[in-house]
Amino acid sequence: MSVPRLAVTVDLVVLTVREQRLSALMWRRDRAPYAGAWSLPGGFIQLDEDLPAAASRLMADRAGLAGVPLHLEQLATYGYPDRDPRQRVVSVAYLGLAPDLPASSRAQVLWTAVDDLVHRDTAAFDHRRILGDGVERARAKLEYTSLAAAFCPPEFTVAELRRVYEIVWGTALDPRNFHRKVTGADGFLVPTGRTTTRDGGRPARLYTRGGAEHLRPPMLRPAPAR
Amino acid sequence: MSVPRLAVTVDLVVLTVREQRLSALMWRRDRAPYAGAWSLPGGFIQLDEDLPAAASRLMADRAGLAGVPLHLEQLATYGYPDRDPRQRVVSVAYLGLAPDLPASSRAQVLWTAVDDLVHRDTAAFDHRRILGDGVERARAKLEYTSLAAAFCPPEFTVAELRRVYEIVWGTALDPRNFHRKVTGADGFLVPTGRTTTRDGGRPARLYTRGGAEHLRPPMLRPAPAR
DNA sequence: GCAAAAGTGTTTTGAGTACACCCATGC
DNA sequence: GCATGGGTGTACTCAAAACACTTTTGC
Repeated sequence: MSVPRLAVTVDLVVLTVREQRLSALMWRRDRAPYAGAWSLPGGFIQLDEDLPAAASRLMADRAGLAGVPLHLEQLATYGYPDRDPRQRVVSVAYLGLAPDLPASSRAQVLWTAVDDLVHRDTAAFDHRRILGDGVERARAKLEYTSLAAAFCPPEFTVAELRRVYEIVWGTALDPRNFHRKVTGADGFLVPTGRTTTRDGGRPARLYTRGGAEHLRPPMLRPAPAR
Repeated sequence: MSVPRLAVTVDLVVLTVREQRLSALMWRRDRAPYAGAWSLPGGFIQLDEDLPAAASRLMADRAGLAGVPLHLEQLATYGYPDRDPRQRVVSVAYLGLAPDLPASSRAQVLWTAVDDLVHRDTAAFDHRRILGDGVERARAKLEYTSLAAAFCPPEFTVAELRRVYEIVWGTALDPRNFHRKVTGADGFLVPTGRTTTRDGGRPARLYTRGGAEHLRPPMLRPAPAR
C-alpha cells in the first residue's frame, strides 16, 4: 500500500487583552484563495522540525512576535479534505496567550477584537471555527488554571488580573471576593513588595506569576454565561 | 517555496474498564521497527478522508470494533521528526471510550491493563506517552462531564457507574454521597423503571445515559490523587 | 434470620456570595 | 476634604463530607 503524503501547516490563534477587548492576531490575505478575507497567521512545517518548534518559528516570522515570552499550547488539528481549495492540508492549530504588546511592524498582521472577527468579517478556510475553538479553550482554562496571568505584564495588580477575567468572560466579578480568592490561592501570585497607583486610588500591591499551573478550587464563571 | 509533504497517521487510544482494571486496546507488533513491542492501533489516513472518518475506519479495521457505539474525540497531535525511524510521520491521536466488550477476533489486538503497559512492557514509537495523555484526559473528563457512562453497558446501576470512577481514578468513593450526587445531576441518568440484582443485595434501579454532556457542579477527585 | 448491597436522613464543614465598611493615595 | 479605587470583615447560603440508619433482596 502506498502511503499518501500531504501538506501539514501550523496555524496560530494568538490572543491578548487590549483596549478592553479580547483580541486576536489576524493576517489580512492579499492573494487568492480568500483574497481580502482574514486568516490566522501560520505556515507549512519543515521536514526536520518539531510541531512546537514550527509554532515558535511562525510566531516569530509570521506573527511578528519574536522573542516575546508567551504561553503556547497545542489546540487541535483540522483536516477535512476540502478545507483548502488548492490541496489537501492538515493543520495543527496552536493557542498562544500574550500580554498587551505593540502590534507587529508588518501591516498585514494586526490585533483585532475577537467579536469583530467572529461576527462581522469574512474568514478564510475554517479559521473562524479554529479561532472560536481557541477562544473557548482560553475561556475554559481561566477557570481551572492560572493562565489569566499570561495576559498580564510581568508585574500586575489584582485589579488588572480581574479585568482580564471580566473581559475574556464578558461578565462582571465582585472585586472583593475576587481579591480574596486569588490572593488566597496557593502559588498563583507572588507579592513583589512594590505598589503602583497607575489605576488611581489607593496604591495597589504588585505581583508576579507564581509557579502554580492549576487553580484548586477553580474560579467558576457566573452561571448565566454557561 | 516548495511545500514539504509528509505522512499523516491516526493512532487510537481505546480505553475500557474490564476485570476491575482500566485497560487499553493494544496492538502487538510483529515486524520492524519495534518488533515484539506493543503499539497503539492506527494507520495512515487516505487523501480523501476526514480525520474523524479515518479514526472510525481504523477503529473498525485495525481495532476490530466495527459497529460498536463508543465515544470518540481528538486527543492531540504528535510530530517530532524522529518519532518514526523510517520516515517523518505526524500522528493525530484519537481517544475512544468503550464499554466492556469482547476483544477483537484478531490475535494481534487485545485488551491490556493500562498499568501493565505503562510500567512493564516496551512501547513502540512514542505510544507510551500518547497512551498516558489519553488516560489523563479520560481521568480529567470524568470530573466535569458525564463520560463515565461511556464505559458502562446501555443499562447500568449507580454502583456500576461508581465502580467506573473508582477504577479509573484509583480511589474509593462514598457510595451514599455518590448516589445522591449522580442521581441529582440534571440529565446525567434516565431511570428505566427496571431493576437488577446482578450485584447481589437489594435490587438496584437501572438507568440509561441522559443527554447532558457537562456535569455541573463537577464530580471532584479526592484531593490526594492530584 | 442474616448478609449484602441499595438508598435516605442528618449533622458538620468549608467555600462562594453579597455587601458593609475601612484604608491610602491624588488632587 | 473628597473622589477613587484597594483591601478586610462578616453574615448568609449551598453543596460536599461523614456517617447513622432504613429498605429489599438472596440464601
